[in-house]
Amino acid sequence: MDGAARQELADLLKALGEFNRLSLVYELCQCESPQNATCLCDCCNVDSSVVSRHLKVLAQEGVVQMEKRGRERKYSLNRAEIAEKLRSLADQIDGLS
Amino acid sequence: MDGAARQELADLLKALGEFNRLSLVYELCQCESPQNATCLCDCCNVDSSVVSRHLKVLAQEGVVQMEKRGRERKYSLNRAEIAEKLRSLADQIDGLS
DNA sequence: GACATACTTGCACAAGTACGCAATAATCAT
DNA sequence: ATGATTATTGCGTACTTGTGCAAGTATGTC
Repeated sequence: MDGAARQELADLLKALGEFNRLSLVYELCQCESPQNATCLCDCCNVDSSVVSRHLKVLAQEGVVQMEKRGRERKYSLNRAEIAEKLRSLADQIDGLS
Repeated sequence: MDGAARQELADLLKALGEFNRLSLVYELCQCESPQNATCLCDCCNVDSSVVSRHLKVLAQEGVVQMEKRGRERKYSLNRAEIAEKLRSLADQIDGLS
């Protein structure tokens, strides 16, 4: 694994490694359909602007996907992609790869 | 998952989510036997004091284990424990749990 | 157009973090 | 004891980050 890939993985882990962002991820975990930011606000006790910024970080790191729909923006988890990256790291730590 | 557990997981991910710390983890991944700090210094281009602090963080989060041996301190990965936590998160994101 | 709704951005601020250097502590070798 | 080796800690610095508030943008409704 080269430096750039490692930096990317570190950035992903850092994105997940903040309480409110992780809360947003867990919230999205339990939603079948994409959720808008206002709905997601309910799971963390912070200003909506803060949620907006956290979602931006998660989107930049590929954790969530955004879709404009009218004046709303619907967010959904990139489940397979993120889970795969976490499992790959787990395998390396495990010594399974 | 309650708030405290979530915070703990976030702290673990944050510990892993820094380039040099992740490099240390990868380095330890490829070592059968516990390594001392000097050896681990080689994998990141920073002062030994910085490595020392990063190892302290990793130890606090349970990523590595430390064992004093003479004037050396041997570090090793808590492979199973960390891998399990990452897989558990992956499963939740996946929707497998 | 006027107003409401959904969300983002600019700004300021407090807190946290990564870093290098120098000093210190602890252990080993002679 | 003296000095070398291994690692940690104190300190200062530059940078990043999470946050709230206020203002701004974009879209929908009347």
